[in-house]
Formats: sequence, structure tokens, C-alpha cells
Amino acid sequence: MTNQSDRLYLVDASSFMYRSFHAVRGLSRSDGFPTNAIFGFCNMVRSLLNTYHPDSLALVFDLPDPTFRHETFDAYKAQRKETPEDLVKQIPYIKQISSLYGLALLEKAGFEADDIIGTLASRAKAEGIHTAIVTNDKDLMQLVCPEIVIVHMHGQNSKTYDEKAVQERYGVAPGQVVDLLGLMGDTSDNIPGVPGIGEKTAASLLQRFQTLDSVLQQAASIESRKVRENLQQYRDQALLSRELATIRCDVPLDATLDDLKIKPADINGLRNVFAELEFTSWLKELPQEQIQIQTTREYVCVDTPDKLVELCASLSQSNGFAFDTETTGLDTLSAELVGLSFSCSRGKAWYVPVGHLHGSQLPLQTVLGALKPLLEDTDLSKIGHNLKFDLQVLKKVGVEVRGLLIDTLVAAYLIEGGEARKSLDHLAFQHFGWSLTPIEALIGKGKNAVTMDLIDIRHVSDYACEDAEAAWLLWEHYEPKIKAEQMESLFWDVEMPLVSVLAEMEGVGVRVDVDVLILQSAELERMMSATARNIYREAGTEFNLNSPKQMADVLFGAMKLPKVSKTSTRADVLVKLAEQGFPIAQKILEYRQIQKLKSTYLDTLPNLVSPVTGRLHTSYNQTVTTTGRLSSSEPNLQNIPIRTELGKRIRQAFIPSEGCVLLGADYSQIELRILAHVSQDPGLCAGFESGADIHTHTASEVFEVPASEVTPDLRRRAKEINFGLNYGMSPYGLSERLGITVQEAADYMDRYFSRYPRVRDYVDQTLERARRVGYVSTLLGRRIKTPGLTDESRQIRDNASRAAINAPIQGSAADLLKLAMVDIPRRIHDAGLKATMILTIHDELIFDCPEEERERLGALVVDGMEKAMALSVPVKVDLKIGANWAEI
DNA sequence: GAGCCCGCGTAC
DNA sequence: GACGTACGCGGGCTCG
Repeated sequence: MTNQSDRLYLVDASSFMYRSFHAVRGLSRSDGFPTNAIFGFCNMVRSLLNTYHPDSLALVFDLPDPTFRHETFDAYKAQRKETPEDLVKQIPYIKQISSLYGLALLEKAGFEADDIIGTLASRAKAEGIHTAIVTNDKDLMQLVCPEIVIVHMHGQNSKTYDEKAVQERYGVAPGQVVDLLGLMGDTSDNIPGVPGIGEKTAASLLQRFQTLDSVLQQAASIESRKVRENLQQYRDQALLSRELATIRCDVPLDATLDDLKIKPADINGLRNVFAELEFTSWLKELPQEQIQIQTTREYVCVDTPDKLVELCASLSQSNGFAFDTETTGLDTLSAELVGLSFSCSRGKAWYVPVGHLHGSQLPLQTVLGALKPLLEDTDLSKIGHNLKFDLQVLKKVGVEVRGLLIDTLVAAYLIEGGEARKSLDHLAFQHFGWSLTPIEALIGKGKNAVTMDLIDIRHVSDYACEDAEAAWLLWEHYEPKIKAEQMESLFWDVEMPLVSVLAEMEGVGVRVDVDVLILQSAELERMMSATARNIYREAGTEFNLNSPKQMADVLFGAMKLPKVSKTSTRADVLVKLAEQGFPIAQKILEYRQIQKLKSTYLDTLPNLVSPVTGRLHTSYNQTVTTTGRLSSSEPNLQNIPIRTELGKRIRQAFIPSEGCVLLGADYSQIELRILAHVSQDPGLCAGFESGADIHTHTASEVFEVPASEVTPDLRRRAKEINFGLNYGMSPYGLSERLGITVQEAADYMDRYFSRYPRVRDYVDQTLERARRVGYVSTLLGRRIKTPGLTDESRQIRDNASRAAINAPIQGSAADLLKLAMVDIPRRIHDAGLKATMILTIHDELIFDCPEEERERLGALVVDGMEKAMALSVPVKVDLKIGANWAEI
């Protein structure tokens, strides 16, 4: 397999220019200047660069002047109209942008683009370089050979023609394409061919006689009278047509293949011209700054003992190094190590192959013998992008990565935020204008993807070295930013230690009783089909109960139920319908619940149990949420049901290891306590100081009754108010939750804020500051961007305000839990306990705890969580122990 | 058929 | 429509 970036790319630029002009309709600048061809052409070029990441590429243009073919044949391309004025105007921009992208432009008077392409491709072939010709014209098919392929572009997609594909498409070998064109002609170039002979006839003639010459020689033997006579009559025209269609490979060109190497893009130049043309979306994609990336890189493939010694010498002389692992997959439990790359300076990197199927590589044990001590050296910092993955992979080969961990993904998360794209490729381009080779260029994509161990070591080496160097450069970029934004402590003391904690938790996993899940699933299956039958009977028709669209049609259409909502069949709508006396609504709610539990949990979780460990290993993502919370996926163990009895039963399947219990500890009312702390509201603080139930306390204040007279209903209302606070509650939202009028809800809120005035001050001040500086901060200095606060749309503004109020509260709670998560495993280790932390759910930690450690661990965990951060109100942690997750 | 969005529902 | 943060299901659409 040839690496696609090693190939020379020759683009039939003029044809793409025309095609874009016609394909993209109606695009122009606000002053009316047409930009459709520029846009279409550049789109094609960008897609080419992104797909293949070529090292060398030439855009080859036709000139309007006549060529040698016009001398041979007067009518050549005579049907072609003058280039439209609107296209002519755009050509200088097309050429300018191409140059700014660092691409070579070629044209030569008297020759067509095809001939220049043919000449360059054959020169490349002579030097053993492979070529991809990017064109949609069929005449270039004649050049296809083992070293030359044709790439057809269709929008974002492309098709590659090698010899086999040409044969399949045209029915002839590439060498016969000129003969084919001689017979059938080419209407686009006004090449006549032989009348009455089209593609099919031409191909079948060549299949029979091989060449045009023998077709003509043996024309007499052809059965069809029309074909026979035309061949005899238009013999010379066929030969002329072939001559015209034949691409010359001997054009005198000054450009050498070296001149076609892609140069760094001129980002500032592109910015100016995109701005001029009003290509705003492309403008946004440009890197923020032009950083001169080393153009001469020294990437070494470490495949001899000498090179390994050199690598180790360089790494051990550094203070730290960036590294990356190549593996056969993304699932850490099944992925096998394929190689390691390292970088500890700009422009220099090494790749150490260990798991490739073919090629020369040192034995894994030799490599580890040399590199393990360095990876485990506590004096050497380790930089990586998504280190959690590399930590887990290396652990499988017996390496415990130690030393200061520096994860550039997490660094980017702290600086850029959860919403931002933070892949290594994206950041390298964003910050350095450096387009890394995409992994697809090596292993393919979708169902055609193969594993890295099958790819040629030289190609993987360059790719992996880029990744290690990019991580190195990214830390150079982010280190000063972390400092400048005062997130050093958050980064070093919380987020970085947390990387290894999460790696460990994921690796341990949680034990699951699959039989429990299967039994419950079967039970729910029976309940569900009974409920479905009930619903169909009530509705008088069968429909897809899982389709909200069909359901709305049945309920509000056929059954003519009152339209509580326009088309929604959400639970709150169905509840209202049930209250109005439509039993079908209640049935649907039941069906929905069962379906949800079954499809999302009972039927899915068993499939995610690892065959290797027999346990469930979630992924904790440290870099996705806007507020600083962790998220969990594959499976999401942070939304296992608890609120309904039927749902909670699922937790019975989560069980401790043999001889252990599950120990759970959760922060009581942590977000409200943080609100009390940050607002310093005396009433709220006093509520927590007293140690009484906070919702009762709130009810007593808001509804002006003694605590002893707070009824369950009053407490419930107060609880909703308290929850609503975190979320930037509106009177409407509260009224919906409490089933009261908006006016009443507004009244409650007024009373709340008059009782807790500092809370309102805090909300106001937070918003005011956020509008001013563009972000809010958590207790540990985490910054959360707050766009939209001054947006002209009220909708966006209100949403942004609520998010801005919630973020510091939710984010500070996340800070607190993360502190505990970093601290507690250390304390468990220091205390010599065997218990392991296995789950984290926003305000809760769950441990797999040997029976005999339960008291010691319980005390340790409660203490660790409560003392993780000192607040001006008490921090309370509730502890529970049980034989499964439903019990705690 | 793969990939994406939508509506919906689970957690804190 | 209308209170915050996530993940993931099935349906249904688009696109090649």
C-alpha cells in the first residue's frame, strides 16, 4: 500500500474551475462580484488537502491560446464557447488563493494541462514516485499504470481509478484508451472519432481486436454493415482522433518535481483574501496566528539497537518528553501496542515500532527494557494528548508511567472550554497552521478501516512522530496560558493527578450480575407487550409506539385528544392528559418507562461487560462538559435509574467483588451549600449551620411558618424553589414544576429573595461580571466562558444567563468532588487498604470495599470528602453500605 | 447502509 | 417555548 501523502498530486485545475462555475449557483459578494467559481474551486482544493494530505501537488491550468492540436485539426475544441466574463473575473483569485495555500501553479503556452500532467507524471514514474491525477476527464485514463492513478472528485467524495478500475469502467485497458477515443471520439473536445461508434461499440471492437490499427486492418471482417463501412470510410479520421487524444509526455518544462512540494500556507494572506471575498466561515477556520513550524523535521524510526540507545540518551537528558502510543484500536482493554513515539524538542521525534505485522523492528522486551525506566522515571515529565489512554495501554505491557503528567487535551479543555474541538489535529492546525496527517490516510475509514499493525512502519513512523511533536508543541503553547489564566493549581493539583485516578478507575471497572439484567429484561418484555396490546386496543389502531411522530398523529389526530401541546407527546403532556381522564396516556407513560429501562439499560449493559475482565468499564471523560463535571459513557453509569422502583431495581445488578461490599458516599445538598458559601447569604448559611433540613428551613422562611409546622407539601414546594435556584429558575419553570400559576410562582420567588437577599445579589453580580469579562469562575479558578449574555435574541440571552448562574455552582461542586477523588485514593494507599474507588456520579463516590475495611474506609472517605475544601458552611457527607447498588 | 438530527428520558 | 449539566435510545431523514 502506498502512503497517499507520498504521492505526487496533479490537478486538472481548469476543468475544476469550469465545473465549479457551473455547479455552484448564485454565490456572490455583497457588492455583486461573483465568487461561485472561487468558492467551488477552493472547496475542492481544501477537500483534496484534507483527504490526502499530499506532500507535493501541482494545479495545472490550460491557457486560452491555441495549442499544437489546433494546428493539427482546425475544429479542435471549436465548439467551446468563450470563457464567461463572470468566470474570467474570478480566475486571478483562484490562482492567488492557490498560491497562498502554498501550492504550485503550472501552465505553458502551446500545451494543454493534460500534456503538462502527462509529462510530470512520466517524469515522476521514472524516479519511482507515484502520481495521482485529479481530474474528471476520461482522456487522462490513458496514463493509468501501476505508478499512476486517476482520482475523480465528486463533491466531498472521490473515486480512484487504477488499471483494474479503468478496465471495469471502460471495458478496455488504460493502454487502449487512446484507441477507444480514436473510435468513439470525445464530444467535449470536438474530437470526431468514427460516426456511429460510441463507447460500447468501441470497447467491444477493442476487446476483439486489441488495437485501433488492427480494428482498421480487419474492418472488412466486421459483421455490422454500418460499423464496417464507417470504419472504412472514416479511417483517417479515426487515426487523427487518436492522435489528438494522445497525451504528450515530452513537454519542455522548467519546473522540477521538487518545485511541486507544498509550501507552508500564508495564513495572513488567506485571511485578507477570504475577508475581501466575504468567505466568513473559512475565515473562522484559519489558525489564530501564523507560527513558523519547522519545515525540516528529523523523524527517526528506531529499528536498531544503536538508534534505541540514541533515543534513550536524548530522553534522559531532557527534563521531560512528549510521547504517544499507536495501537490496534481505541478500546484500551482489547487494543494492542503497535508502537511508541517520542519528542523532546521542536522538529525532532522518534518512532519505536513494536507490534507491526511486517517490517524490521526491535523485540518488545528490548524496547521496554530501555524505555520503561524512562517512562517510570519520576524526574521526567510526560506530555501527551489524552494521556489516560496511553497510561492504560502501557499498563498492559507492564509500564507504570510516572513523573509529572501533562495532558495537552486537558490543558486545551481548561483554556478553550468543553465545547471546543480539541483533537490533536485540530489544535495543531488551529494554533500552528500545521495540518497533521489524518489517521484515515493510513488506516482508511469506516468499514474499510484496518488496524495500525498492518500499515507499513515507515508511514506509521512519520504519522506517529508528528503526533508526539504536536503534543510537545501544544504544551509550549498552553503552559503560559495556564499560568496567565491562574489555573496552575487547578491544572497541577487537580486535573493532572485526576488523569491517573480516572485511568485506574476505568481499569478496575465494576462487577455486574448479568443474569439479573437478563431476568429483568425478560420480565419487562412481558410487561411491555401486555401494555402495548392495551394501548392498541384503546387507540383502535396499531402503530409504532416508539415513534413520537406516529403517536402524536394517533393521539391528536385519529383520537382527537385535547392538544395540551402542539405535537409533543412528552411525559409532562401525557401526565396532563392522564389527569384529564384519558387512560391511554397513563398506559403510554408506563410503556415508555419500560421501553426506556429495557433498551437503554437492561439490554445494553450486558453487551458492554468486558470479556477480558468480566466487569463493566465505563469511560470517564474529563474534557467535555462546560462546567467542569466529568461525564461517563459506554456505558453512561451516571444516569442509572434510581427515582422509580422499577428503574431502581437495575441497580441490583451492580455488585461488589467477592468478599466485598459497596460503599457509597454522597455530598448532602452540595450545590446549595456552595451557593451559601459564595453568596454569603446569612439566612442560607444559618440554615446549614443549624444542621436542620434545608428544605424545611427554606419553607419556614418563605411561607412564614415555624419549622415545626412545615407540612410535607410546603417542604416539597421549598425543595423545588431550592433546586430551581441553581438552574436560574424562571417563574414559568417553577409554576410548571409546582403546578401553580406563573403569578404564584413569581410571588414565591419574590418572597425567597427577600428572605435570602444576598442570593439575589450574588446572581446579579455574577451576571454583571460575566458580561464584563466574558466568563465566570469556580472556587478553584476554573474559567467557564459565557457567550450570548448580550445577544440580541432574548431567548439566547436568557439561556446564557441561566447557564452563567449555574456554571460556578455546578463547576465548584465538580472542583470539590475532583479534589476528593485525587486525595482519597492516596489516603487509601497510604492506609494500606485494598478498597478501590470504582464510580463517581457528580456528588457521589462509590467504592468496592473488602468487608473487613468498611469502617476504616467509611471514616477515611467521609473525612476526605468533607475536608476536601473548606466552605463557610458545614460540608456533610452521607455514607451507605450494601450488597448491591440498590441498597446504597 | 452509514451518519446525522430529533424527540424523548435517565441521572445529578 | 418557557429552569442547569450530561449520554443514549429509536425513528426518520439525507446522502452516496
